[in-house]
Amino acid sequence: MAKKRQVTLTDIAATLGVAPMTVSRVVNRNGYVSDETREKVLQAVKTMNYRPNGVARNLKRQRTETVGLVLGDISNPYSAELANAVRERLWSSGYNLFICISEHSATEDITAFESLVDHNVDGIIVATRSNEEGDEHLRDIVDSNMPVVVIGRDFQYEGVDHVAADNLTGGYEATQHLIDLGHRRIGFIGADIKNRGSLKRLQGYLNALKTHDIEVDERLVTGRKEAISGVPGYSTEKMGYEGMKRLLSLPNPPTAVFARNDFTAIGAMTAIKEAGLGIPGDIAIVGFDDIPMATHTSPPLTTVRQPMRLQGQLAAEMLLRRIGDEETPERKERILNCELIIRESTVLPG
Amino acid sequence: MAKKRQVTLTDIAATLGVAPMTVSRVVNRNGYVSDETREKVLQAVKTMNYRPNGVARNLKRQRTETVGLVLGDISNPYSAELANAVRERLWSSGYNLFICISEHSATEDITAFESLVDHNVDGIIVATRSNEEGDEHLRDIVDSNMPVVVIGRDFQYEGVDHVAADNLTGGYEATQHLIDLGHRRIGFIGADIKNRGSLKRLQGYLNALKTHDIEVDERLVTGRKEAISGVPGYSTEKMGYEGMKRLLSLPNPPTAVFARNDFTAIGAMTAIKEAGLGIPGDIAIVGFDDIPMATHTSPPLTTVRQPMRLQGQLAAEMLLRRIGDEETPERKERILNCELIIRESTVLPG
DNA sequence: GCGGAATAAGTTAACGTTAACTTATTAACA
DNA sequence: TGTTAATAAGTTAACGTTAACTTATTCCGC
Repeated sequence: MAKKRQVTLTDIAATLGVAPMTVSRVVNRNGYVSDETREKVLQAVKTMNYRPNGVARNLKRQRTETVGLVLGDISNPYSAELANAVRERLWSSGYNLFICISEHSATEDITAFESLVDHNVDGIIVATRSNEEGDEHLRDIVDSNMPVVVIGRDFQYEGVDHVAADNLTGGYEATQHLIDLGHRRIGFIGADIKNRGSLKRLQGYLNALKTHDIEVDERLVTGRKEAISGVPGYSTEKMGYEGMKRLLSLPNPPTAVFARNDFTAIGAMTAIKEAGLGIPGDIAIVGFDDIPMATHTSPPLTTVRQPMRLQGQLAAEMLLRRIGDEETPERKERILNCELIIRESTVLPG
Repeated sequence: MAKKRQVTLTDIAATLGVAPMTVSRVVNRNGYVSDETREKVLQAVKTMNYRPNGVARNLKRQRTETVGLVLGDISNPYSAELANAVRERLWSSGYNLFICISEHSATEDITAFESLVDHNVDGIIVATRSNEEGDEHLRDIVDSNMPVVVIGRDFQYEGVDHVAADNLTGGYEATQHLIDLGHRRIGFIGADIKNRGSLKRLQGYLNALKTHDIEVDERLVTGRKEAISGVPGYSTEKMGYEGMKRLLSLPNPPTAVFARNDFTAIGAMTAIKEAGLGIPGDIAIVGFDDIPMATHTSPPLTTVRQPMRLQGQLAAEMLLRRIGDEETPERKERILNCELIIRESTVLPG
């Protein structure tokens, strides 16, 4: 189970009859070493396959120049773009990024957090959905002085910065767009109506209906019920496909649908087509996120563009501020505007 | 820059007048501690916000129960599925997974490897494209006894297991399928023909043409040239869109196209439609990977299914074998079959 | 009552590295 | 010639934890 004992810096030093600090100076290109001694050390390093023990180094230095990012649904291109934005911003400041996945449960959240804390990362960015147990662990972690920033997670805690897209307004505007086009029977695919409290997009949809005195028909809201662990879960194209089929089987199907994200919308589109119906002629559809794929659907998808790169960049900057500051900075919150992108899934060209 | 000094186990012990080992026993639920002492320790742990220093612990224990996974193009759902398969298999054996991204360059490869090694992960799975500098670093890492498994990377080294999909046969069969349908002008989108040596799918395409005495028209092979660092790079839907437009502008455009992956194929489909052409009536198209989205395109995409989950699972198992074994096991290589999945982008229904 | 095992600690030293400091010598400049 | 700075090391001890071992007491079974 345990790895074979590795050659240590002290072994090299003993072999060459120099001090371990001399070997360290050569390896880290730090301080003064004569050319002759340097060559001898480098040769021994190569010959004896010495690799520095990063854990020992981290213990002594109390820094790792590594940041952790906890993601939920990595199959959604949203996650990829977020991760890349975070990574690029951190890289430019000399930090490495470790990504952990927490997809289904509070347990996965906690494991991811603990694992990163165990490795003494210099800070953590959390981009998974909120759940009570995970939040409690996050609070503990923050209380022990770990810099933390959350993205799109409904977690309010002094000392934790918060970046999110304005999902509430985004959901409202998506629904408003359909209402402006004359739709009154508007479905929502991707969540159970019970999740309105934690899903701002669903709440925005409901708000728009209410503003226009359109009665909410709960049968038009379809999605997976809460999982056992209390995490609402993520929405996939499969859910879109099945949810759309469910809506189409209603006695009075919707004429328009707002899907929780683009992935879900794309699945719904397939179900519409398989039923021999036209988009948007028979059913108009709006997604959310504006993933690259949204321009390649048939027809191209109307969607709400979420500023993924900006979220990632801001979160990284906020975290760097926390890492760099001796005092815990006051909490910052940025709610970023989304943008309705109208394409041909709701409006015919010309 | 340095984090505030954290409460240590020794601080707790001093405060309570017990030995540090006693605190350790309570925290780690190990050994014998009286109920009275346990309560006192737990109370102090909470009051003083003590968190174990994982780095110190890892240094002493020489194990982290963490594995690193280096991924290239995480925006491709292939990566998500691979990561999830790896994660699930490792989780069931008590290991955590840290994912690093290395997308564009050997430098990113090296940084990812070094960062993981620095944290003394128990092993590394590498799923990025091969490049000489990265390979050299990998060899060094392996020589210092780090267990390593590669996925889909053309890297042969004693002590490193290899899992891959049979891209050569997959590319051959995709092209064969188009030839069987009567196509003789078949394009390839996603890479420059110079990359044939490192891109098995491209080589398979060329092999199939050769088998059928179909002359290779280099103008029909289109994609990004090698990046500066020598890494061919990854293929996106954008490349598919632009590549298809390039092929359509030829005096004698292809009647069929094999795209390097599904993402690329989806982009090409958009270009075909924008040109007012039909799929497969005017141009047939085959992708590669069979990502979930492939069934939702319009028309559904013919593709070569890559066994992503099985690759991830096998790689994880191979790595666990290496981690668990005192001796370095002999090298294992598994090349997994792909499967041609015929949908409506090449063959009309009925 | 005796012996062995369990309980409940404490002690020792190690894990591998480096920040901070000390010592000695040499070179440069006024 | 004297002073200061640079060069080239070596020494000390710390980072925070735990594996392995020791010591003392109590409990249980024969």
